[in-house]
Amino acid sequence: MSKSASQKRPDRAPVPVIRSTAEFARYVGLARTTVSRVLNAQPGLRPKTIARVQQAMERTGFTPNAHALHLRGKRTATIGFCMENLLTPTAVLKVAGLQHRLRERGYASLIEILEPGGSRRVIRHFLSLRVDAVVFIGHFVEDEIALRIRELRTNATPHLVIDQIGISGADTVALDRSRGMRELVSHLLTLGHRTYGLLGITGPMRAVRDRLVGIEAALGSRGLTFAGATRSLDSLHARDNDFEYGRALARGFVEERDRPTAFVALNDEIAIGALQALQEAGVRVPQDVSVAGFNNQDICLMPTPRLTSVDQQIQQTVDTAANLLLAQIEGVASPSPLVHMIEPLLVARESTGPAPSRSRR
Amino acid sequence: MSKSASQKRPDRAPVPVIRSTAEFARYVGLARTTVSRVLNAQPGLRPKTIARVQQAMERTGFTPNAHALHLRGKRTATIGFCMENLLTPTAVLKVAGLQHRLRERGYASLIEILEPGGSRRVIRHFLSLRVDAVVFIGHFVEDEIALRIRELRTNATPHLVIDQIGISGADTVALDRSRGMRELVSHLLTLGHRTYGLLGITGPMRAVRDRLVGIEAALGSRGLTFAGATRSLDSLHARDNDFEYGRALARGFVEERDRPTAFVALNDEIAIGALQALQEAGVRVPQDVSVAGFNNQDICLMPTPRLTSVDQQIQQTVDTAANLLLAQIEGVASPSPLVHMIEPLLVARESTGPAPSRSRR
DNA sequence: CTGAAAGCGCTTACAG
DNA sequence: CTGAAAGCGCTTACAG
Repeated sequence: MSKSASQKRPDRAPVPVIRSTAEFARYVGLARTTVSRVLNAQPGLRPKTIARVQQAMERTGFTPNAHALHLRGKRTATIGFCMENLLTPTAVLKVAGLQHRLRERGYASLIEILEPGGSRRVIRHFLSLRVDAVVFIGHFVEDEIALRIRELRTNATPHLVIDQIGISGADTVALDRSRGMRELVSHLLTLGHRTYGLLGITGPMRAVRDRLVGIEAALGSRGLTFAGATRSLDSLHARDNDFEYGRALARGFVEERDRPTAFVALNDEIAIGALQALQEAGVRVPQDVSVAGFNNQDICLMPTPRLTSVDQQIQQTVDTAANLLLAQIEGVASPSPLVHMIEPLLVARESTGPAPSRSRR
Repeated sequence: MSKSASQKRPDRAPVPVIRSTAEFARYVGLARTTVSRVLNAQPGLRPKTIARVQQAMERTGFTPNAHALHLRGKRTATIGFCMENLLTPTAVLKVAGLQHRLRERGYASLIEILEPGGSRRVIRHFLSLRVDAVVFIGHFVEDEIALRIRELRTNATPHLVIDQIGISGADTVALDRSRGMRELVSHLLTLGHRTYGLLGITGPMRAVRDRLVGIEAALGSRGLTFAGATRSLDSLHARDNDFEYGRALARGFVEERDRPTAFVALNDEIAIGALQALQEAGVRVPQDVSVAGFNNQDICLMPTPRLTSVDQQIQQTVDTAANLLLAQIEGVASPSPLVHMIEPLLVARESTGPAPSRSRR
């Protein structure tokens, strides 16, 4: 294949594919040592020699083998990312942001998706490549990741967990979801809402449990109980497409007497689906009911009314993560692992408003 | 740092951080050769010896240095991805899909964002790491990428361009945007629309020009001219957030006499923004005007009415790309570069309907 | 500037 | 099973 590629430009002498400094030195007609000194910009070389080497580099496209350098101990300046998936927009924003910050410092990024049961292989691969650090972004099987963290510690390889709280022994950066829910529900309580429909906030995951804790705390501060003030129909519907899931959940509530006056969703997609279904059923938002999402993605601006949501403060997450990681890599990390909670920001828009007067009750 | 990590588990003997087979062999009390044979699952070893090595691997977390293997000629099984950004959902779907296909075949992924002027550094880094192939996804500065392709060819490194047509000398997979627009406009012509508002379809980029060609072809087949049947207000508004951009563009058209009856947008976000602004101004969709997007992202299902759009057929793009890439890597590639056009799929939904009767004219 | 040598971590072929 | 050796591609210290 290389031959056919060079044959395409018969206007020049054929350029050989060069794969080592030895070959390259022979090609330029210099000693390997000299070539190496030019490549590493060492002093005491004649400008003419430097130019000769550079021109040959240009012509042949020769690049020194990084593996030989890393064997000699040069650090790889590579970070391994373990992602839950690349389909969650907020997770992608986090890798993208972190990658950007690390790239400024000269680091490259290896990105792998971690399937359940597949983390061992991925981490061993990262370790065999001698990455400078490993970052986990997303929510994984807790026991499995805990084992991986142990391995990374045994290997003295810096590591960081983003999003998932509860992995012991690892520096962690995570959104304070409990606090986010508490602030959102407090906002709705202040608007007079006393009954809440929960949309998709179900399951045993820590990230869900934290939210329920936040909701309960907000309700409790006004003398309401979680059981008395909230309702959920999650188990009645399959969660496939979040938008359709939100529609289905909301439709379940529409016909109910004693319909909640406020709906709080797991994420923005579910909230927007619910909002649409409510509007289609003739329920006015926010006059009849209020609807709120979570994550504050761009799509919050799409519906009319625009969606109230809880912002993840991704930039702050990224900055915190980058600083922790660089501190670890540069060896100035704090001795014991720390959990850094990011404070979410409530963004109130037109989809939440005063509770309707209680004519129904 | 390694010390503090192992001190945390005083219940076991401290585990040293082992970085080479030599150290490891000393630790297990075997010869380097023997350890190596166990690691490579060679025959003729006593089960007891194998167990001894494996237990020590488990305990120490030792992983052979991949750089030493690659120095000896083992291929890296790594693909370098050059992305325009990680903020375009369709581009992320493509990397994610391609990564998945390649991972099944044992390849890891290095992902870099290419900033204008920064491609040389990134490609040299990929080459120095001896990646098995390089993939470009997105739209880049044409001359710059053309130079990079030349370098990759000189280096005999397989490479593939996804999305951007017109880079000579490279296998290319791209959506046939011209055809997509032709089909969309034909659909609208059949519905009786004779005047078109173009939303954000401006600029010198090939991807835009192709669309205009497609629009013109569709119009021409019904005896209409591009100049006569289309209007654009793009230059009057800054494109910041696509959703707001769409709103602004649509508002500009609302007050016009001779308002177009159909609107065709650069992407789904702009179309949805436009749709909202039209509805807020009391224009009914699709009774008064039709609106169509491009890309057929999930958000097309969010507005009421749901958005007609042109699907990128991402799965097909990914499959084609994976096959081309693997063929190149395995050396069975066709001798000359090929451009593979992916046929888009028109997805008609409720946002497009029959043109209103021409009472206004 | 050249040239020979050492060593990074690994596998492999060879003699014991 | 052990042990010594060669070689992958590189840099560096050294003598010329």
